[in-house]
Amino acid sequence: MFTLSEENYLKAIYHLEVDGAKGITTNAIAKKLATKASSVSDMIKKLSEKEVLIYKKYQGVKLTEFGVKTAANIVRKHRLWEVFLVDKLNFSWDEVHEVAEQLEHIKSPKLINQLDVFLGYPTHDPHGDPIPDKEGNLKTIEKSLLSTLLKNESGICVGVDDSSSEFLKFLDKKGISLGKKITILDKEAFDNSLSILIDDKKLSVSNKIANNLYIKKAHNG
Amino acid sequence: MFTLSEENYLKAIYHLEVDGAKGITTNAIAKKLATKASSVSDMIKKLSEKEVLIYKKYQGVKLTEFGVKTAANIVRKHRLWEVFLVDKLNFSWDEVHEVAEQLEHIKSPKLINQLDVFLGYPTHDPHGDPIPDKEGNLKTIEKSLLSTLLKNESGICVGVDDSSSEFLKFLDKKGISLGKKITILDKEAFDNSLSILIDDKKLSVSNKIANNLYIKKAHNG
DNA sequence: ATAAATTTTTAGACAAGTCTAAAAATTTAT
DNA sequence: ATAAATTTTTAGACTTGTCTAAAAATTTAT
Repeated sequence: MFTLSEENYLKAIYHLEVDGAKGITTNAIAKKLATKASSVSDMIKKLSEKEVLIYKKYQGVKLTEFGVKTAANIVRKHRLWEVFLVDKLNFSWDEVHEVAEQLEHIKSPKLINQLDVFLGYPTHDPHGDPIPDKEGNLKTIEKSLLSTLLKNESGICVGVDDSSSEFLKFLDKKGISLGKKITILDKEAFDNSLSILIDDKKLSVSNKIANNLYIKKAHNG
Repeated sequence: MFTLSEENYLKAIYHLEVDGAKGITTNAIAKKLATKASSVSDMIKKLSEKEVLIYKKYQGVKLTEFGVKTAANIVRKHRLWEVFLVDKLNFSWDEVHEVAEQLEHIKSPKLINQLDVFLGYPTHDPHGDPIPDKEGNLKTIEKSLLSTLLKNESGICVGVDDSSSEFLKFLDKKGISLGKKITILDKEAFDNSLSILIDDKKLSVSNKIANNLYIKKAHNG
């Protein structure tokens, strides 16, 4: 069994690994968790004793198989709860993270199992992030940043990179949401802004937006 | 804002008050929470400073208006979550308490508000206990212990006094559940056991059972 | 009214998790 | 290869909540 704090460390390390970070060092973890290196140092020792990770000094940590499974289960809970909040309790996608941060620590295998059933076995959370299955496996889908699409290409909006409340609210205001079809009408070389077609309306989006929106490319333009 | 521990003390004291305990003393609280008097002593000081209760030495504690409201809100959350688990996630009534003990501490006014809506504004939890409203008010219904009914009287099963898993499972086995109509066929003076009619079947129940089941009396026998 | 029993509080310790400041280890630069 | 910069760990402190054991306060009994 893991404490709240241990779970948060595990999750942070897991996210760093999934995001492909190379050296997951004491400092990197401290930064991710907005804590101090000395605190991380203590916790690494503890987690290492609990055999969820292996630490090589100055090299960084690596989750063991057990560690990955444990962390994935926390992420699974987090994302299932997010789906619940949006689908059943009418939360908007920018409101769910904070609450899910609390709910993810509830300990009851039956609860999460039944929640999964109740929600219809969702595979992705409201931000398009994949929900790990019971074994901790992630189903990754082919997705590209909007900014990488070429003129006249199109696809379906399937996720966000930045899921800050500010960005999500901004997308709401622009009428951009998951599942929407987006077609690149034009690319502006000067500032890398795009002219896109969404819901049969023309919209201009900045490069910053285009670098934070994931698209599943359509097989024809 | 209250810590997990503070919330548990508040809830325990609230339950003692609702159950009509006279002197809610250091020792009484310690017993309720299976902790030591010295720990309670410390916590009473803390809660007193936070103005959720008033303590008169050797007399016991009394929740302030603010304290009652705060505690009732925790109980409200607990019971709403229990309804959720039973109604939506197919938990049985003997499985919900432990999970609700965790869920009741989740902090999000919107969450509990929307949960209430989603569940259709339930007034009672799966054990028949009333769910405090947003202001902390309890709607108490007229109910009597089954043991107090007279021969030929009948009523609807509306709650349990003991909601231990063992008792609830036992009721399941006997086919007794909330909402069922029960008629007293006979009372045995020797051991105070009852012969009752439920679902058109005759059943014998011990005095111990009869002292733990609440009935809403029917206006005719 | 005083002794006995009980209840409550205090004092000091411990565990978890955090922090600051300093020391130690390692890496990078010259 | 040595110095400089960086990273990491250690040492000691603090907070929350708990405990045991002893002291103090209060109530009950005689």
